[in-house]
Amino acid sequence: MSLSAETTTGKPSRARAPKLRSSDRREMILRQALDYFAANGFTASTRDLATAMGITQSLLYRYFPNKQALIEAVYDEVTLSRWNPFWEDIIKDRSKALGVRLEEYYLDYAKLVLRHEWVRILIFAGFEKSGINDRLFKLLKERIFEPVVRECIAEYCSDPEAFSANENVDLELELVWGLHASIFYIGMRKWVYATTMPKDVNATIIALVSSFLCGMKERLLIRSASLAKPSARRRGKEMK
Amino acid sequence: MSLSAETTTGKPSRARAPKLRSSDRREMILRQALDYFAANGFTASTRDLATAMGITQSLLYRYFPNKQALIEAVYDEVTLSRWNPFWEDIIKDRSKALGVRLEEYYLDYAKLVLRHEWVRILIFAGFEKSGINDRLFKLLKERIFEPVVRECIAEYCSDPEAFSANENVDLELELVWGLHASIFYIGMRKWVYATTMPKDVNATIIALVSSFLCGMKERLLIRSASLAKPSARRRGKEMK
DNA sequence: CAATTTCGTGATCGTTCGATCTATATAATT
DNA sequence: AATTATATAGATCGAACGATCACGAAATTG
Repeated sequence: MSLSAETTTGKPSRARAPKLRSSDRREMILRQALDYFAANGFTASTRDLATAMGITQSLLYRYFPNKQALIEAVYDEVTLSRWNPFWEDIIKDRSKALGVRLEEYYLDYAKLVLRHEWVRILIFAGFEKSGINDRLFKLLKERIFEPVVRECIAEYCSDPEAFSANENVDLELELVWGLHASIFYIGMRKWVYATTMPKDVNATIIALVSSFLCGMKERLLIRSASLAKPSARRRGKEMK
Repeated sequence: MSLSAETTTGKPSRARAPKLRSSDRREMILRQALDYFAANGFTASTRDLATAMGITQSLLYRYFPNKQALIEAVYDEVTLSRWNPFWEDIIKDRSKALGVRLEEYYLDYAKLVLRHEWVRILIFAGFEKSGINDRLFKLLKERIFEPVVRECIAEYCSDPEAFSANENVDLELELVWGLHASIFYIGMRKWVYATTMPKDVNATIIALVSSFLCGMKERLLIRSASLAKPSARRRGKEMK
């Protein structure tokens, strides 16, 4: 009848948390804090967080010096451990058609975006501390966006080397930003706005990639052609 | 020598706020709260908010019953008063080329997105209260996205009526979501992530619209063609 | 089994928060 | 100039917050 969780005074009391090895407890706190912060924002209280994971609030401070340190550990966990280092290889693998490679990458990236922690933690972090996402965006730009532009140039330009050497690709990079945004925004519809989602996410991604390639091809063909004609170089170089 | 703002005790005191008509004060609070919440989030304290606008905290509660009411008033101010009812007309105006219309609309929408209140307040609101953006997204879908799809069909399909009547346009709608996302994300880069921006925003918008139309044209031409051939109807209808 | 170390709890401190209340200053009206 | 109405300030309340500490429970060790 009597629960071990109740003291002799009869006050309802939570069951004592089992004793874990220090490293295990830390990992458990980190994992659960990730879910909790993703769901409730970094402004959620440490008391509610501790209650949700069945420990006392003071225990948090044995493993993290303060709340901010816990938040930063959560952020690192999300951005570092969920980044797939093989994405770059997928994009660069010219044994497959460019469209297939991009579909493969973006379908995989979409999986990340459809989990609440990626979208929400990233945005929470951006709001809390501007600049915290700098490293992630550097990674995105160098490992994804710029390789995608290079592959598109290799695919659609008659003289890729000459094009890369002479032409400014700012706007091509922006088209890739746009594709990235289109995928990420699917996650935002779900995890920020709680509004309608595509009926078929995979089909949507494929359509977005296909549309992106169509636009990129058109741009690069035109620019590439004007590059080939020296008389039109000036216009080609400044084409927007 | 003595400032009227100092009491006889000599304690430094802020200048007393001038007495305003009730409606003026309310409007002033609303406008300044909008800026302050956009910059600091809805979790910012009412004390800091009041200090920033040069009044005492208790004065806020004469004009708004509680903090939540103030937040909702700010949200309504952002979403209702910044929506341009003529956007729909721009999109539907077939006296101009479709590309021109879309450029005009998205260049204007981008102005909104480049102001911090639109991007930040919308996202803050989504985090605070899921469903609060429902009305706005309904507006976006009915007044922008669906009209854009209709105009694209009218532009690129050989038999627009037959196409609209028989074909499912979910994925075409998703391409428009994608274009919207690409523009909105420019604002996110600035106001959420504080990361790099396009060197030339207008040129980027124009490139995004052009790329979108290219992809949409390709899709609709293919689907429209298969619609014309009854033997290929089934494949055309389920094309993704 | 006893000593020691490690882990978890409950009480509590100082601060900050949203919200309320009373008193005073100022503008509008007579 | 007297009166009335109301806009504003300042003090304060109870709750919730992050953080700290001494103590007790449970492993670990010899």
